[in-house]
Amino acid sequence: MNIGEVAERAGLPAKTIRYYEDIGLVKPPRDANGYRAFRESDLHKLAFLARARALGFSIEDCRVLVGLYQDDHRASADVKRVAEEHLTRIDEKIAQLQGMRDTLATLVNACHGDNRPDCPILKDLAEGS
Amino acid sequence: MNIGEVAERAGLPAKTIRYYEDIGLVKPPRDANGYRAFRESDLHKLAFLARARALGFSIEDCRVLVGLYQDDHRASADVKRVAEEHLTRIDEKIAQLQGMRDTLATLVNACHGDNRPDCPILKDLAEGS
DNA sequence: CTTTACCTTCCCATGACTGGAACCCCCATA
DNA sequence: TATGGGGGTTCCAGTCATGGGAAGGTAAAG
Repeated sequence: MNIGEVAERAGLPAKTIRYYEDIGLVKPPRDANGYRAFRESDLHKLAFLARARALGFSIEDCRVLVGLYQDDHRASADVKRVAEEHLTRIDEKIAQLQGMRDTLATLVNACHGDNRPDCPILKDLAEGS
Repeated sequence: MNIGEVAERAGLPAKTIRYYEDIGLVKPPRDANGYRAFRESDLHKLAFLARARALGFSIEDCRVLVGLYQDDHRASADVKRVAEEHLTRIDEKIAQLQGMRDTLATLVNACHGDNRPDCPILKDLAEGS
């Protein structure tokens, strides 16, 4: 399989796949012409990576998860720990964004949005709450 | 005022303030010794920037907001539009994270987290939902 | 044979900083 | 007067996970 087909099937840009090879996440062999020759197992791993990335796991998390996936003697606790830590980080991020959102929504609501200069949004930014 | 004091009072790292000067957000004059000599107005602007950044506005948004702030003839509608667009982006981000969070929470819940290898998290990543 | 589509490597850019090296400047103390 | 410490300065490189694009080799189609 060439990179184009793999990109299509794994749902990842070819650029990204090359990058994943660069950082050692996949190691496809090469054809005589220098083209990457992906095996089914490479495709499978890339699809795994695509899903993990879609859940927001960092590349380093992905590296760990792939390692665990390929380790028949893994403990599911190890997987769970990685996922829980990531979940915590996501929750923190959501809380932070929610805080911004609330403040911003209040300010936007308070702003007339007409052609006069008075603006509670700028007022808040200038003076602090 | 030297950069250290401004950093303290604006709540921004000195490095960040130098960066803001680099990209033209502030233009403090210099003392004879080459030190930046911040005026009250610079401090004020940096505090404004700190608050805008804390609300998640991009640097380019900040540039626009500062411009509007300094324009006595601004229309509050222009400010409101910038804020509304940012609000929309935040909402999208929150929705995306919330989606990840829900999937991840379900998977974490389903995982025993013991020393056996069976793991619904890895199963999901490997096979897709 | 030529076009077109694909593949290769390589380098640069993103956003918003952060870290560190190498150096200058000012004040206080031994 | 030397020295030490705590400012300040510039410049370069790195972060994260790609994306863009150039320059060139290769394969498939007409």
